[in-house]
Amino acid sequence: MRSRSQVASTVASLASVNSPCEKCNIAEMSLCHALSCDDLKQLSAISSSIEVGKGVTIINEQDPANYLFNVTAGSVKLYKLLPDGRRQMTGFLFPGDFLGIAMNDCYAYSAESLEDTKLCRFSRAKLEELLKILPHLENRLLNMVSNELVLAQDQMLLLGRKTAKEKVCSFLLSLCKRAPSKSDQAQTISLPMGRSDIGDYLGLTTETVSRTLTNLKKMGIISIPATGILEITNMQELTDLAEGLD
Amino acid sequence: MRSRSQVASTVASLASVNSPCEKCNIAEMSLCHALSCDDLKQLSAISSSIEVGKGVTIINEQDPANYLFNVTAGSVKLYKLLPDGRRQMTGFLFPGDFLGIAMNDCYAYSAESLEDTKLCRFSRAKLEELLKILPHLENRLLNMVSNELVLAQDQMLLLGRKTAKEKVCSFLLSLCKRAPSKSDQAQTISLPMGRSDIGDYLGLTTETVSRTLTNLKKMGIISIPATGILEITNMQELTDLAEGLD
DNA sequence: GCGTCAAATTGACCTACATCAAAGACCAAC
DNA sequence: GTTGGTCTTTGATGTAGGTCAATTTGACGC
Repeated sequence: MRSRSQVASTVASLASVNSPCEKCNIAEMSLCHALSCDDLKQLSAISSSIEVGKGVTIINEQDPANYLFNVTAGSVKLYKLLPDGRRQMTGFLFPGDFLGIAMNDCYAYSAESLEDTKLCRFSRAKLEELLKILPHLENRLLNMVSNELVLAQDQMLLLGRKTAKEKVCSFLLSLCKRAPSKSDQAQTISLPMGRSDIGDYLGLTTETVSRTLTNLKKMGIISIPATGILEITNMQELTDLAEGLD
Repeated sequence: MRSRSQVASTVASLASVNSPCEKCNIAEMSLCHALSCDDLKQLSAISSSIEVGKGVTIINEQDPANYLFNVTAGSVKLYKLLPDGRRQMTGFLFPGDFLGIAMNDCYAYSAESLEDTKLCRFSRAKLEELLKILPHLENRLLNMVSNELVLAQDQMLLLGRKTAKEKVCSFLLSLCKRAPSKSDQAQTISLPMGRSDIGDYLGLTTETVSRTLTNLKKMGIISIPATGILEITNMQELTDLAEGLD
């Protein structure tokens, strides 16, 4: 129940270049998936590529939702704030993920980059025009949003009913599934976010996250070879702990 | 952190009758919204009407997701369970709301009626066929799912960062906005769910919900004229409490 | 009206996690 | 490699809300 302050540069005018979707290396996991070559050209025409450094605000909750974004490299955190500064992370995004969901034409959350990040930006108005003539695209979007909804419901279960240890274990497992591992081992995950970001994602404090991680280290379930890198050394035990099977 | 047991009859084979969408009185708020008369006939052809009593399981988490439903009367609770029985409500549904979201072709949550309830049932396979030829329908579905996602993110903020009092006040406000009031006064809301349902929705225990409600009564912010009916007597104060503005 | 049973309320006590505070560890700049 | 700042870890203590248990209230059938 503490108030937080977060200093970060805001994107007044994001540097943007037109870059053809054809060159995009993550098309198979993003919005563009399942589009024909011709369709892709049309999508390409209304998109531009954006690069930001670490800690840059990409969108602000309540601002008019003029753009949608697709993460193509790096990572992003999404969050909502209460008037007194309490913060809830609503998600971490990695290449292929999508952001810009709106309510009443305003963004429903703020977004900030966690590291050097590339995004593909679409004008909402133009994308909606395009949706009318590309049914595949609308279907793709529906699938992506439905998936996000299912994940959001999993997160409700976590926030409402899991213990601190279960929360942290579940979080590590979800990263393991979704995040791109920088090593080739599936058990090594990159943690581009800080402890307090993790706390605000799990409904815990920084201190509790830290204590829980050292606990898991002592139990031999994880190890942290370097800052920002975490290795899972006992996947079975981690999975059991995440569901309270102990 | 308690284990729960819930006894309720399961729908082995739901009674269903074909009923034309033309007669449906909630079309303007449901899936069918924004469909032309012709389109409506096509949707009607793949839907059937279902009536259930109180406490009937409509869908089970993990079952194959063969159907989608639209609530046309009554109310429904959605929930997920942990292996040890801990439960998290993911939503309460009222006429116009939609259920049946799936992950890997299985339902992502269980659903149970809170009172006598009518639903409109669609075969998923047939609906997907129809989506291909009715772009309006897919657009409608996308809007509905996007809205649900925004609400889910609000609920994350509630579960992760609000106090018990803020949770209960936020809950009452959201019901006030969404639920059909049986009286004509906007401040009178119907509470078809029990205290433990509310607790499982807010990440609290039955006892804490009860205590918080009596607290609000003593503060003169609400009154409970009859079981299942709640009246908001100080809307401004309730709104402030919901956001922690005190 | 009366008995039964489930749900809601209230009270006493406890604990998981928050809060407060003080070291360490990391890292970027010079 | 020293310095300043931020982030993480660790420890000591506090508390919101959970747990356990006992009434009370309400709904329904007879």
